[in-house]
Amino acid sequence: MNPIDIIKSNTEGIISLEDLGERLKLDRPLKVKLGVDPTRPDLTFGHMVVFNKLRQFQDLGHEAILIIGDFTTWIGDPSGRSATRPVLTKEEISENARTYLDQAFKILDRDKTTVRNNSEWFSQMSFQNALALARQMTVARMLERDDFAKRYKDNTPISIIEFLYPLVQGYDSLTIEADVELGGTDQLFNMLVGRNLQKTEGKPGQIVITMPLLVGLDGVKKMSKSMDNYIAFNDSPKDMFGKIMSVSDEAMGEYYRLLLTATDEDMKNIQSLHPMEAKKNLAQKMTAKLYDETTGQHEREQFEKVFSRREIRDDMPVFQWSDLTDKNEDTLLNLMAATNLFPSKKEARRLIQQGAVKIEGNRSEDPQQLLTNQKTTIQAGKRTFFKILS
RNA sequence: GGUGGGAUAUCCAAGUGGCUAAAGGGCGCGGACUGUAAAUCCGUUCGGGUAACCGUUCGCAGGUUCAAAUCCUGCUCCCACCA
Repeated sequence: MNPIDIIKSNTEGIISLEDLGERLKLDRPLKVKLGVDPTRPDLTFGHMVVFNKLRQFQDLGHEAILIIGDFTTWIGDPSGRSATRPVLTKEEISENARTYLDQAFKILDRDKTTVRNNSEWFSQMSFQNALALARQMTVARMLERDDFAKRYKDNTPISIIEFLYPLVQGYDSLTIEADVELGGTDQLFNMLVGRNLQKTEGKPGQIVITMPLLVGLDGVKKMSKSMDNYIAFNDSPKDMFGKIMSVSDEAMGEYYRLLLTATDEDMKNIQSLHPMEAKKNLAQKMTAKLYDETTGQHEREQFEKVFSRREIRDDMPVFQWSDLTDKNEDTLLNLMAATNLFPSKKEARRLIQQGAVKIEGNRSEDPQQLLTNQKTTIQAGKRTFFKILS
């Protein structure tokens, strides 16, 4: 594929394609900007969509500039409805930023990535300059933005600082002289502000590339931490594989395209497979992408063992009897509670009473059932297993 | 500055003195079915206890009462409208 087709693939929109063509003709590495706010320590597969695109740029010889929004995070972005998001300390922010980068480099090429903190320029900025920046924007234009318009109409609060955010983000672009900015479709407005700011300053406006938002595990809403429908870079291989398997068939194609940058050609092959087979492949590849081939392979084997053949995982937490109780004989409930594998003792009791617990494959619905000190394997629900050794 | 409205568990949301650990819905969890898909049905969803029962919870702090999420006082925060 030629460069421009690679860049275009799987995007939602490019503003504008003509500009992009022109810029590529300059025959120099382009500065491709991606802004991330280190509000939370984990990256999700939703982030990966954009990182993948950035990686494609790197592979084409361009320079990735990762902007860590440490300054903006420090102020506390009240975006959305929760007006009072807890403000993080500087330590928390830099810690988040650090783990963020560790994860980001699972996708990005570290050698071709420049990391900048936006506190570099914002912490120095005078209020006068900040106001000058604010002059660039009108309330009416802000209200053109869909979510603002909607919230305004619904009497949902909009903080002034939210109005300032697009400008702040745009100023980042201006400062680093971005040629291209990447973001989810929800970032379109903000990125256009950057483009306009650059033009106002007599500079070439950045090309804005929007990526589709990855649908979350519920299959409806976009993947996000606040919806709790996400898969994280840091999920254990077991959870990662399992979560991907629970993705709906409808969403699976999207996952292939956006997470594995599958081409139309690839998609034909994928669609010829049984959906379950295709999904296992997806889960294996994603696990391999974030861990390694062996891990991906191993998880697939474990999955097939547990769910297709109804057997027990090879690897599971192991406890010594003496770690769980002092007695020679104790109840199922007490032993389960002592593993700390369950949120509370009540929860463990509920699982037993609901018929979710099997001892050596035999269901037990009696929390008070007595077990003696010997090797035992216990299964609680579909995905929790542990072993007790005497 | 004025007027009105609001704060309930993970989320939305009922509840205006006892029968309320708190209706209903969502999410989640478990079971059946199955491809840990979708759809459907059933159960469950603060903590401790085998149980009887006990503890903690309805923005915060006090108070009235045999008894409060519900009444009173003060405080904090949020929202809208008018200016």
